[in-house]
Amino acid sequence: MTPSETCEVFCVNAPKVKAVTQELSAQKNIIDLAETFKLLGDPTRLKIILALRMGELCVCDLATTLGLSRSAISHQLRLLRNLRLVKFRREGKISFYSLDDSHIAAIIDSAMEHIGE
Amino acid sequence: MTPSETCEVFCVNAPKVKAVTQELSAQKNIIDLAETFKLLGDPTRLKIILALRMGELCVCDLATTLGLSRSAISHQLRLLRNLRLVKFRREGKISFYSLDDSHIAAIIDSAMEHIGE
DNA sequence: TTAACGATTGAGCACTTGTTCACATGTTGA
DNA sequence: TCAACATGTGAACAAGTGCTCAATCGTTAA
Repeated sequence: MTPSETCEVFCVNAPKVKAVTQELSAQKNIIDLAETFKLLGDPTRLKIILALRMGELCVCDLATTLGLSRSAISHQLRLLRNLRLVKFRREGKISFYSLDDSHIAAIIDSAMEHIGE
Repeated sequence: MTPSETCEVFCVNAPKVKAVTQELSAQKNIIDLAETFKLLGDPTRLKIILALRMGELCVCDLATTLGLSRSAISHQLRLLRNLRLVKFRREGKISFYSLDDSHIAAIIDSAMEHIGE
C-alpha cells in the first residue's frame, strides 16, 4: 500500500473533497481566469495597465515611460489585447492604447487593498 | 540619429509621459502587486484558492481534489503562505489551510466579471 | 513611387517556473 | 523509544517566458 493510497483511505474528508471537486469542475473558466491574472502578474504588463489607467498612450510613450524598447512593449500589448485587457485605436502611424474594461481597475483596487495601502 | 532618439523627439507626448512616470514611481508596491497576481495566475494555485473558498482543507485533500502530488501542493502552499494569501492551523499531524484575507475573494469576483460570467 | 517612421512580428536566448523524486521533519500511538 | 504517516523541503529537469535583434508592415508626406 503506497502512502497516497493510505492517504485516500484515512486522511481525506471524502464528502468535502467530492463537493469541492464538483464545484471546481463546474467552473468552466478557471484557465481563462488564471490567464488573466498571469498577464497582470508581470511587472512590465502591470505597469502598462497602471499607466493606461491615467489615459490612452501610444506605444512609443509607453516605451519611454517604462524604459523598455518599443518592440518589448508591443509584444506585451499584443498579449494584453488578446485577452481584451486593452484596446487601441489607430491615428495615422500611431496606435493609441487604453484599458478595455472597467473591471480591470476594480481588480487592481481589490488587490491593492489586499497588499495593504 | 537612431530611431529611438527620433521617437523621443517627435513622437512622445512629453508632459503626459512625465506625469505618468511620476505616478508610476510613486507606486511603491507594484512589484508586490505583480507578485500577488502572478500567484493567482497559475491554474494549480488558482484552483487551490477556489477550493479553499469553500472552507479549510488539508494538504492531502487538496492533492486529491486537484489530482496532484502532496509535494506539489505543499510547494505551492508555501508560496501562497509567503504572500499571506492563505493561512493554516495545525491539528496533530494534519495542516488545515484556509484563505487569509477577504480581499482575495473580491479580487477573484472582479476578475470573473471581467471574463464575463 | 519613394523615403521616413511608428508599430508589429518571428527567431533565438537567457532566465524563470512547476513538477517530480528523494529525503527530512514533526507528531501520534504503541 | 520506535514505527507510521502527514507534511515540508532541496535538487534537478522539462517547459514556459520576456527580452533583444532583425526584418517587415502600414501609413504619411514629398
